[in-house]
Amino acid sequence: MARTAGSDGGRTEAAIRDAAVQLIARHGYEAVTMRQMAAEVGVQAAALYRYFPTKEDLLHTLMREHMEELAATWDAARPANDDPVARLTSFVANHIRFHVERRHATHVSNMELRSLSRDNLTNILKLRTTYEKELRTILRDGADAGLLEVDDTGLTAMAIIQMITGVIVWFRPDERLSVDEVTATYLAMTMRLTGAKTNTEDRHVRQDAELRAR
Amino acid sequence: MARTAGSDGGRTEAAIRDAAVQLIARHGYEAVTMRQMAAEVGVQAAALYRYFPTKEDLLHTLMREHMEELAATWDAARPANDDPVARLTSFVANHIRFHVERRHATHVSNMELRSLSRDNLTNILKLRTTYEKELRTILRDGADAGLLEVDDTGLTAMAIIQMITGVIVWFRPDERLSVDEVTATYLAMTMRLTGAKTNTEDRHVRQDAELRAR
DNA sequence: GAATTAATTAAACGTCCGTTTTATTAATTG
DNA sequence: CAATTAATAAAACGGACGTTTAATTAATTC
Repeated sequence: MARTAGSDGGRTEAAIRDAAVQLIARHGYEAVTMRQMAAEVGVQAAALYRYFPTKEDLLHTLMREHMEELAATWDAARPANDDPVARLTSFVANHIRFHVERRHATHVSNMELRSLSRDNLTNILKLRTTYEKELRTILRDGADAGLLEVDDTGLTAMAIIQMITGVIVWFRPDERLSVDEVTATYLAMTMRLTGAKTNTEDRHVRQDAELRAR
Repeated sequence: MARTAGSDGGRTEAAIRDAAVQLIARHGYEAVTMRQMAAEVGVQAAALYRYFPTKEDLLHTLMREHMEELAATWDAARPANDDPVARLTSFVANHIRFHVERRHATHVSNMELRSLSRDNLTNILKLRTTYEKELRTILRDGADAGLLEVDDTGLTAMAIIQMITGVIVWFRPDERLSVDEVTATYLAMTMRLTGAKTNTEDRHVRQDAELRAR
């Protein structure tokens, strides 16, 4: 056997990425074999090497593109408005929606860092740090303007990111709550956590506008 | 070669546990081999089978004991006082201290669930759920007494747990902040997040007492 | 329609894995 | 000090792993 009827490089590569994300998210990178991923796609393991030079390179590609998409989504969602509270609202809403829509890819990006080589790890961490810096800047601006109560910008940023990323651990799209309901609750918690100075009605108006814009 | 001079079962078993926690936390369960762990202890791989019947059983033992210790620590720290805000304070302070002191074991317990068999997984999840229920009860009692503002008990509990467990991701004991300083900041964030009804001075008094008691 | 390029299979390579078996020595017991 | 038990080493087992090589067929190009 050799090239199969109807085979197409583009489609095969996309299928490999999908299979890899699903399998690695469920079983972990080290536990998943090239043969398993190939079987999911419906090809032999050797065929994967036409698209990715090594197993680790496949992992690194998945993580890099996930982080680049996250940055791009935030760039597109970032409000023209420079009010720190509005920016914080947009950041949290965008973050939750992005991660809930990509539960499996997020799991891979968060759990498999230790399987990367030094260079690949540095690469991914740089993207992550750049993204997290956005939140720190918002918190610092808000604190400077007297609109937020933030004891320690770095700690608060980490606390918020862990809180809102953690949604993917328990959230299932087909259960009790919708993404918008979850986002609203987490926004309320974030605003209280940061002591955001804005009356309740204003905040609700802004949140609703934020959610409708998506 | 055979039994070595000065060999002792108790010491060897403890050394295996330590080596396993360190190596699995750093490289992941699937990536660590029985031979690596044995080398860290200074024995051959076959010697591990005198203490643990399989690799997975070793993992499960580490996780089970970690969860049992967590429950025991909370039982000991639980305040006689039934004020929900005081209980929340104790819960957060105990949780952070416990996890910071056991960074590696916590990493193992949080990251390697997917490597467990059905039965072992069920076992660990039961322990985890029981522990998390403690926090939900505190939040519900606080909300019922009008002392906390909690929109959704389940969501708030998950948010708080992810926030305070996330400390181990970035905290390094030899850096800028002490455990007590980090705990104080996270307690302040928790109190704001739950809209705890208590004036600042009272809260500080209680937090200080909490910290001094450890 | 021949030549070229793209996509894939089949088979193999050397290595490492979790685990078992067997033998051997150290420590303890009576 | 003989008998027993505890703790280990050494070697092997079958299987799976990531990856490479070579051959083969489908699609495209000229």
